[in-house]
Amino acid sequence: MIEKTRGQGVEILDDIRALPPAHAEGRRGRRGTGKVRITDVAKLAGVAPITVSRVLNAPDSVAAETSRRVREAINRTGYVPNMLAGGLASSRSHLIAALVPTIASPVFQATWEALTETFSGAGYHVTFGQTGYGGAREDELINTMIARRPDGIVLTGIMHSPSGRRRLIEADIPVVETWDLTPTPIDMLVGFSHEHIGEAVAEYLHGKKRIRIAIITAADERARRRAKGLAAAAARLGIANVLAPEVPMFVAVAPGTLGSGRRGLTDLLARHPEIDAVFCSSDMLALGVMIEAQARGIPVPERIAVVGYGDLNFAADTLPALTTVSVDGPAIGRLAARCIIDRAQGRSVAEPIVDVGFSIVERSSV
Amino acid sequence: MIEKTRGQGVEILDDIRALPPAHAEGRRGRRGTGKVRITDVAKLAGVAPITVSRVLNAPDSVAAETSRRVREAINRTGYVPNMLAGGLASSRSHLIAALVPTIASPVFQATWEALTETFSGAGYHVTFGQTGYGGAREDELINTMIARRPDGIVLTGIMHSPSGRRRLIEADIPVVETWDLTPTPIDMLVGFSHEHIGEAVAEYLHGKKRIRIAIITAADERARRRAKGLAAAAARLGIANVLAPEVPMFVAVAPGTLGSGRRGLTDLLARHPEIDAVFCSSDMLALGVMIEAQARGIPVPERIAVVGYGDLNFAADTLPALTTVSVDGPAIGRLAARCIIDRAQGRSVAEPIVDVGFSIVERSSV
DNA sequence: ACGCAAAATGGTAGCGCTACCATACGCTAG
DNA sequence: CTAGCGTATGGTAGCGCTACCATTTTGCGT
Repeated sequence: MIEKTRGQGVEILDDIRALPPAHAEGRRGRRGTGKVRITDVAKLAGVAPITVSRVLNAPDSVAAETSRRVREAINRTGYVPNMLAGGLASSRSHLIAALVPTIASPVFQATWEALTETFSGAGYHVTFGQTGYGGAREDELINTMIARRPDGIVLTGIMHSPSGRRRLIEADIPVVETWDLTPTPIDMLVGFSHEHIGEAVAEYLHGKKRIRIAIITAADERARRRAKGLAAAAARLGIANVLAPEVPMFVAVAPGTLGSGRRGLTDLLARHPEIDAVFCSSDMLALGVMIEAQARGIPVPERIAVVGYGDLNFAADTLPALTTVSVDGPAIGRLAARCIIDRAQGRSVAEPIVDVGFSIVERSSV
Repeated sequence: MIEKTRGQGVEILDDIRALPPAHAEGRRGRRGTGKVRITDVAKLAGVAPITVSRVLNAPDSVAAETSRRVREAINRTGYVPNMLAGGLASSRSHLIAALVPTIASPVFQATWEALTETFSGAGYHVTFGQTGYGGAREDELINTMIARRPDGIVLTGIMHSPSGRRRLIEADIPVVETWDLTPTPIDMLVGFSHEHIGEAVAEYLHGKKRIRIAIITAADERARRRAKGLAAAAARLGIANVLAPEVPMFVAVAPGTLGSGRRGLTDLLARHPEIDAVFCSSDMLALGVMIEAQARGIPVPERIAVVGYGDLNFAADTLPALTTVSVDGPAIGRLAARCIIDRAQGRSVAEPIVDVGFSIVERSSV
């Protein structure tokens, strides 16, 4: 049945068949994949295997005519290099491991896109490992990633676990930590301060005469630190402790959804009806807050101001348009990739710690 | 400077150092990574390298006491296997390549999550390659993926390009096409019919007495086919050609955003003020449509019904709650993974073509 | 006690590629 | 004409691991 299906697939193809590798039949052992190898291409082109390798990896070092013959042989045989073998021999896998909470989070989307794009242009493939928001599988994942001998590792956030740090250092692979800030990274870092964001939002809302700020946050470490920054600044500014000593807070499971935003506002209004502003740990939560406000007939921003985080592609189009914290995600991706590429090419990295900062984009929800 | 940073990193770690590999100094050639190899572990445990290999890859074939000694040696040396070498020797990379339009699309999120999870449980790592919605880089990407000799390839949609099909067949790697249906897949397939979805939505809206259905779609091949299915059924049902022969349509660049949903409704209302229902190619577009309707004071569903696609995690929480087409994404991911795992373990795949179907989730927007 | 199968372990020879050094061949300078 | 250099190409020897088969050890029935 399976063979049948394959057969049908084959028949509708064009009829140019690749040459079968000469060794496929009379190979001594039972090993090997029976596929075209670099020696098959070399034989057909009348050169040594190493010359084929050079055509592929260092084209400038091969004469034009030789290169042409080799390329023709590659096309005729349908040769696809075996990067496992190449990586083993050269100790360069052309692979980059990126550890992320989840690949689907829209907040990181632009960063991973830029990262992938930049690496791709330099001949690297980026492979993602998902740690989950709890970070429980992080240590295990680091091991399976190192097992593939990547040429670089990109982390989301900073690595706290001592065992994880040790493994990364001992693996002797360039590491970039991202989306956070610390004076003592494992190796290199491109990020920004979540505490500063919380403080900046508190100051911004204080300037807008909001005196009772609440927080709706996903149970994510960095989101919590933004909340802490806001609480600290609120206390310093003399707001938030007018009626109670603490900033009202609703914590949802990560990642935050529209629904948890709605539930968050419902919960906060029940407990603290006096709140006049909400800082959300993601734009999706903020959208949920605005929808719940609409359902309750609460005018935004008149009665309650809403601030999001992420500046996602829908933030400008909500009703009212969402005021939010914007981080230059693509810059983080590009810079992180640059760090590793520079290191891989033997150049020294001028700035091993980069703070890309952030900005508050004012729209209509405050 | 870099070294300084590394040094700081090291100092805050716990003080258990891995044993340095004995060969690191007096190695003959300049080759190698200077890291712990399987022979170092074997020597320390007093066994042959192959026994260490077996402890890692076939634990049941090693005596308990031997296994214990080997594991201790692994821990003491900090050994991490080199999967490039292992893959080369065994022709099994434990790598799965998944080709996707973009990793961040929420529509596929649940599918890739289940896929990754299932493969992960079987000892495989899934690596994603992004083709973009145009699919321009697809052929090139297939080559770079095959170069890593994955044990399986998962495609989003069906592979149309003959050259891509040929390469995949010649690579002799198990392939699963997903999220679409064809009687002639390359190898295996887990998906559903987009035409049928369009037809089902037309019939559903017809049953709700809607007689002027419009479409807002992203410029994505499968979304277009849903639109085609709807148009065909609408014509057959005698709707959609009451006033004009064609279904009014707005095409946005992929992926659809909230903003393009708003613009889509604005455009459609200007050109076809009589429309009474909109089928969107994603829930995000549908949310945009509802927000634009709200901005214009158009009641949903009374004046205009809205149907989305994807049943994303916010669909139940919009205002009104969104009626949408739901596909069992996790099932697609699980089944696709199962197909490849079964094949890899020599079992034959009972059903090489699986149609997981779809359903229309009725909420309040129709 | 012995024979024999099953379980446990090891030796050897690659997997397909590239680093390293050697060689061959022009070409210019003296 | 030859030394000396740079460019183009090749031979050899691994990279670190596992398949394959051989060997040793163990267990158990008679």
